[in-house]
This record gives sequence, structure tokens and C-alpha cells, in this order.
Amino acid sequence: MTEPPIRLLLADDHPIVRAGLRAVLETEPGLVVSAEAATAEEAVVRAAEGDIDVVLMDLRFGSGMTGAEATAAITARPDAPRVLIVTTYDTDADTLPAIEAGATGYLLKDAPPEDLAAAVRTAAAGRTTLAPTVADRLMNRMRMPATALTLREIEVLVLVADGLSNRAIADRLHLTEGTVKSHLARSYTKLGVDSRTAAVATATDLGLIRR
Amino acid sequence: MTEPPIRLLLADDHPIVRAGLRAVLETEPGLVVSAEAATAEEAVVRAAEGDIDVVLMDLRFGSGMTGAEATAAITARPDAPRVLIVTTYDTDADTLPAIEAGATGYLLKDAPPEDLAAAVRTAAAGRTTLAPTVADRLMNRMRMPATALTLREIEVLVLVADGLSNRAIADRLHLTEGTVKSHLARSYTKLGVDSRTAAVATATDLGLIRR
DNA sequence: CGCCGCCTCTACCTTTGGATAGAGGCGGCC
DNA sequence: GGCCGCCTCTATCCAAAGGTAGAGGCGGCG
Repeated sequence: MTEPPIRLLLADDHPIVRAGLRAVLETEPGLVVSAEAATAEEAVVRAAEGDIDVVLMDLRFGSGMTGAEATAAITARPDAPRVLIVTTYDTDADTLPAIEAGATGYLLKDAPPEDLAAAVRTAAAGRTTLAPTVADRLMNRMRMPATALTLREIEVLVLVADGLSNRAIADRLHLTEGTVKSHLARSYTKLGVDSRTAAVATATDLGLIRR
Repeated sequence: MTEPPIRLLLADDHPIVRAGLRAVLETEPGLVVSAEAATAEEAVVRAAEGDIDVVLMDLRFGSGMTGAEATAAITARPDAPRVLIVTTYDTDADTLPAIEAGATGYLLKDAPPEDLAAAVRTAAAGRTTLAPTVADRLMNRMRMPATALTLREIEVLVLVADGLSNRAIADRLHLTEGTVKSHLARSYTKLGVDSRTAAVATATDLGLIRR
């Protein structure tokens, strides 16, 4: 006897990527692409209809809802399909919200087709597949929670990212310039950098500040 | 009598994207995908073999040569194929070097398949297709040259945004530190700011650099 | 209560970055 | 040929930022 096929929903705003996923996955036995969605909102609606086993979800859509938000909306329902993230980006700012939102797996678009198909089957079974770079990142995060900036440090760093000088930040927050320097110096140590621009760059990568 | 088909080379580091391009383009009459390349270096070698009419080139590869560099290398030869950029990014930092390098057209990956096929035919005929957002950007650039940073200025600013010091940027680009300062000073004037962090902030807002 | 983390501030010194004012080379354009 | 924009480089001066090494206040927690 044969297993029922795994039914897929492709959610990506790029027609080319959807076509690529379809081409790669439909040659696999036991996988069927049941639907496509060009926006995150569309994906949420379509996933709620109940005839999908695994959603392949991009994280960034041109506008509107993000992939992480859509993932949260989808997994919040009972009997929700599994959501497998398939995206180009692997910074903490992307991965953490997605995992938080209940994604079952996280793959990068440079993955070879075999890995993709394998990850889909793994996801359908409710188990997790992580891209190696994402796994590395998570492990590092567990090991060194040193990158935990305090509220005040982040507050200062955000103003730095907006291009303000220490003097201007001090005025804005009603501090002395020396205090601002103190906060920054501690941030630099925690982030392992030695300049304000480098701090902004790595804090952005880590998802500690937005932009 | 029938025209000879247009022979294509797909250069992109994502197997999924290559599959998508292939799926979309091979259903078009008169188009044939002759080869694929997963790195920019590979694309240069393959394009030199002489049996290609149009190269569809991504701009960012995981490592090594960039798409813009590969485009320059390809178009430098006599009887070179046309290069059509197909990428996700539309900031000045991406588009200007590519156009500079001799690309015949510039499309974004969210383009509908019909546009893609049309752009390929246009490129094969030696004429240009630009994605609307890219065209807008170029027009604005013509109109208000105030915020028109030069290539070199953007190049330096991107490294500043990555957190590098003037010294480090100088080493990276094989310049003196003084030259880096010159480029930055001019950028600051054009952007109306007076510090590197402020320059990064406003350049990001203006879409001159990514992140 | 005592410890600890966070926030605030001070002082001194070094390094980096920014402002200014040049100059020379090179390539494109009229 | 002459002009102009871009890129490169130099030199000096001043301001800003970073490194180091503190100290005191405050609130939470065991």
C-alpha cells in the first residue's frame, strides 16, 4: 500500500523562486504542490483551509506581513500544518523571530535540492531540520549570552545608529557625555568591537537593534 | 524559415533559483538554457566558450567574485554575450557597479515570468530593459545630483557601514587613509551630515546602501 | 543585611576621525 | 585643445571618540 502524498504550500513573493521550488519538489515521489501564495497574508488564509501538510515560507515579502508573522498566525491554529522556512537570510534578526513563531525547520535557498526534499519530509514528520549556519548561530548564542545588552545600552546604541554624536545622545537622554561613553564602552566589550560603527553593524546583524 | 534559438547561461548560486529560471524560460519558444553556473568565476569561464547569447547573472554569490566583477570580465571580451542582471537588490550600491560593468539590463527577481522572457529577448537584441524601481532611481539621480554619490564614495561608505575604520578601509581598497578621508568628507557634504554614523544612517534611508 | 547588577558620573590620556585647502593624473565631452 | 568630474594623495589642525580605572547610588534577591 502507498502512503498519502505530502501536500505543500509555497509562500514566496518571487515567481521565479516558486517555479524553482515547484520544479525541484514535484519530481520527488510523494510530494505534491497544492498551492502557492505570493504574499504572507495569502499564505495564512490558504494554510487555514486545512488541506496542507507543510508550508514552505519565505521570510521577507515586498510589503505587508513578514514571514515570521505569518508563521505565528499559521501555527497558532489547532491542526496547523508544519512551517518550513526557506529563505536567503541567516542573521539572528531573521532566524530568532521565525523560530520563536513556531517554525519547524530553517533552510537557506542555497541548499541543494536533495536537502530541500529531505527537509520537507522531516518537517512533515514533525521533526526539525536546520541549515548548518543557522545551527552554528544558535549554538554560539547558547554558549555566550554575553551579547545581552542592558536596556540603557541598547537605548544609546539605537541613537548611535541614527547618527547622533555622544554629546547629542547625552542631551537627548539627559545624561553627561561621560555616561554615554560608559554605556558605549561596555557595549563594545560585550559585542567584541571597538568603534561605534562596528557596534551598530554587529548589533544589527544580531537583531539587537532594528533598521 | 525559423530564427535560431537564443542560448542562455544561468549564473546564480541558488539551485532553486536556477531551477525556477529554467522552468520559466524553457517553456518560451526560441529560448534554450545551454548552461548553468553556481559561481561567478564559473560563469566567466563558461561565457568565454562562445556559444552563449545572453547571460542571466545574479549579483551576490556566497563567496568569491561578485556578479558585477564577473559582468565586467565577460563584457570585456570581443563578441561577448549580453549580460542581464537578475537579482533581489535594487540599491545604488548594487545597480551602479553592475551598469558600470556593462550589463545590458537589470531585473528584480520579483518580476513576473512574462517580463523576464521579454527582457531576455530585448537583451539578445542588444537593447536595455530596466526594472521600474531601478529606472526611478536612475532618473532621480539625474535630477538631483546633490545626493549623487560616486561609485567610489558608495564603495567606501558600504565598508564604513560594516564597521571598518578608515585605516582598514584603506587597506581593503589599496588606498591611503587620506584618500579614504577625502571620499568620506565629500560624502558628508553631499549627504548633509558630519559623521560616519550619520552618513550610514541617511545613506541607508536613501537606499544608497543596503542593510 | 550583604551582594550584585545596572546606571550614573569623573578624570586623564591616546587614537581616530573630521575640516580645510590644496595638487596632480586620467578620461570623457564639446 | 580645454574643461570638468572623478580619483588619488598630502599636510595640518582641532574635535570627537575610545581606553582605562575608578567611585557612588539604587533596587532586587537570597
